Amino acid sequence: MAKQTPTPDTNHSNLDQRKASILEAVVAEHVDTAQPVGSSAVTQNAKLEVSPATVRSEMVALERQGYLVQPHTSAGRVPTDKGYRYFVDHLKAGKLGAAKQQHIGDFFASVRGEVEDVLEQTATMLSKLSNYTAVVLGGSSSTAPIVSVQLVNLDAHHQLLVTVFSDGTVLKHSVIVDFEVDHNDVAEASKQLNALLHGTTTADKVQVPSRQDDVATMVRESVAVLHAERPTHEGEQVFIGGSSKVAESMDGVDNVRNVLAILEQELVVVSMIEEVLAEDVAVKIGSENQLETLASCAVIVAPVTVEGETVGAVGLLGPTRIKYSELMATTRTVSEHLTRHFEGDKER
Amino acid sequence: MAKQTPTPDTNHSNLDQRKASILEAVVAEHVDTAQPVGSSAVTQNAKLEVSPATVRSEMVALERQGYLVQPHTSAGRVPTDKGYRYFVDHLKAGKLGAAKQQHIGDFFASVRGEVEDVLEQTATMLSKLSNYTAVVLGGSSSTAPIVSVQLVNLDAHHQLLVTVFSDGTVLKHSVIVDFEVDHNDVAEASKQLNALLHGTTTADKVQVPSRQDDVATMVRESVAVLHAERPTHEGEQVFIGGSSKVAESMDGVDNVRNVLAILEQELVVVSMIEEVLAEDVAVKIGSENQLETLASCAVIVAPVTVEGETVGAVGLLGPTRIKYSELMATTRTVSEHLTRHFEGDKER
DNA sequence: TGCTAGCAGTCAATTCTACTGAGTGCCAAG
DNA sequence: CTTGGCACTCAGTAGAATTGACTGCTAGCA
Repeated sequence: MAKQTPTPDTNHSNLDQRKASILEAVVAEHVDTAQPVGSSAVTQNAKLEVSPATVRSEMVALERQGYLVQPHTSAGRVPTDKGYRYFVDHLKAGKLGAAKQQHIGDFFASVRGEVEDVLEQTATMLSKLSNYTAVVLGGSSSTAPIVSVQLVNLDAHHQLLVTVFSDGTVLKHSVIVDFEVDHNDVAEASKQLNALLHGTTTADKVQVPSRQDDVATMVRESVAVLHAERPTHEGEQVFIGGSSKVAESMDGVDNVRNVLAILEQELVVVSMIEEVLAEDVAVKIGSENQLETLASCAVIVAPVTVEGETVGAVGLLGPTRIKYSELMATTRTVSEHLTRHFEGDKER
Repeated sequence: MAKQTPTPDTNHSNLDQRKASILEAVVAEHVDTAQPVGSSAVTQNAKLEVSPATVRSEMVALERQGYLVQPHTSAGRVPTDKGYRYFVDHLKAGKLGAAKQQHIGDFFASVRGEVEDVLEQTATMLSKLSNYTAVVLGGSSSTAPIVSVQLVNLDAHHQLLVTVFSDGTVLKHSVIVDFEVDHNDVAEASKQLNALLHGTTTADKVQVPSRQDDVATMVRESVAVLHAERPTHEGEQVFIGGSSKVAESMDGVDNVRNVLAILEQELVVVSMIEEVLAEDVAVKIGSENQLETLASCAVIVAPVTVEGETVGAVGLLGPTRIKYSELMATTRTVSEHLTRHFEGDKER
């Protein structure tokens, strides 16, 4: 019995050559047609020179191992999340079509304006290019030095701290004190804050006055607010492009509604994206997502890194039935351009 | 023939009492059930003491006049846009249920934070309350005096002008010059701008230096950018709450996608809202909307006015089949609260 | 031992038919 | 002017029959 079996039917993550080809063909076909894929379709599509019957028996094995499922007895097969996962993991880095590459290049060559605008437009562009929903995350700005600080009086107990960073970012924070402030004191506090903080970053420690007068209190409060460890992701900005694509690409009203509901909650979107980044995986497929609601979605994410630090991310959200190869390449390309764009800004 | 006919069957915008009641009943029933309404349903619902047959002949007349339509021969009637319009125009100002009134009151009693946050939360609240998509417009801030101006160097030809207003608004503008700027010049220009603009509003004229050196040029450019007549609605902020409700309330994937696509384009949303406000009408029904895509939608808008000036708006977007009375009351209530909220801020 | 052709079986999707029932329009009588 | 009654229309539904795209299995072949 123990000959040199070329088809060991292991339970491990490896499939023999032919099974892999078949799985690949099923994924490709299903992505294309949205229909269950039958054995004969596979024989026509894949470069395999075997009969449908052979494919069938292989598919039985693939199903037993959890890579495929049958919607019902007399239907073809559809990839499971595990099937997609295998497909994605064994994907050789795809190349992006010249036309799309050109398109992205042109976009970044012509885009102007402030950071927010660039990110927003990137999201829109990526969504149009891919026909799926795009998410762009802009990192917080704690690295840039502070150019100017301004304390603005809103009402007796309520000031607004406006901080301008050298990269053009502006942050606003509410500052609340428990005494009635004097107008001149605010001006004075503003002046002191400027002297104190100009040129520093939010990571730097500064010497705050320890006096107990109103001005000193305001200064202390302001610095505290600004330096406060942000509840995760505060300051992260989220730009979503093409949320209407959800209606096209997902099926089932409930699904559409649920996914849209998630996109409305920026914090959820941020953590969803960061989750993917954290594990250093670029793709989450279906049930791999933490959120149950996204069980029918695939998320592709690429980080934007400047000087080795992750300052943002580019993501795509679509159904699991998606052109992984192309879209992964697209996402990567856009993130690289974005990285270059920001590094370019830095240099100048 | 010329008796004292109490039913003159005019083509004018007036319907006799009974027709009006019937139309009202049809609208009410259809809003409730989403089904075409038959004659007997009307007799049960309306307080009319007439037989279905009578109602039928009246409905024929209403159909001839364009207030109702039949989806097909053997179905009940459905209101047309014109029918809804008549209904809305003859609606006596509805009262809002105590529970909802309470809810809104509680919300505004507890809401804190900066203007943007308040508007954003208002949109979310209104959407949850109504179960439709809410739109909140925050007006531009040209009325508040300037507290501080800061010119930030981004690259050799490229500065960012950050303007802080006394109400806490912050505006950013790009300033581009055609010479290589010196770092010190930027600081000097910043200083001069502050001296020049502090305490003024963007509507005030200021005396700019006419010298031809770099600093003066930057100052002139900056003031010009800041005072530039904004392309309509620049600076308007749009907050959309509950876009996922679109998926629930509109039927037909195409419809959902189209409406979502509109909501993505902030400028379009702004002009849509302003269009309703401009004509001093609170409601646009179906084909009354400029945008064809919104032919199956109703838009309800109420302005937010502070000191007689319209500074924003509150809107709801739903299908034409909507509870006009209640939702108009809701929208009005929220806009009044918002008005009071901002006036309260002003006073302090 | 692995591949393949062929065959019987399964079952979603489609088509057809008949039927139901909500609702109309019209008419004749009150 | 209103109303009851009646014939008619037609979308929607339910059931039966048909189709066809698959499969699993088995027996024969290299």
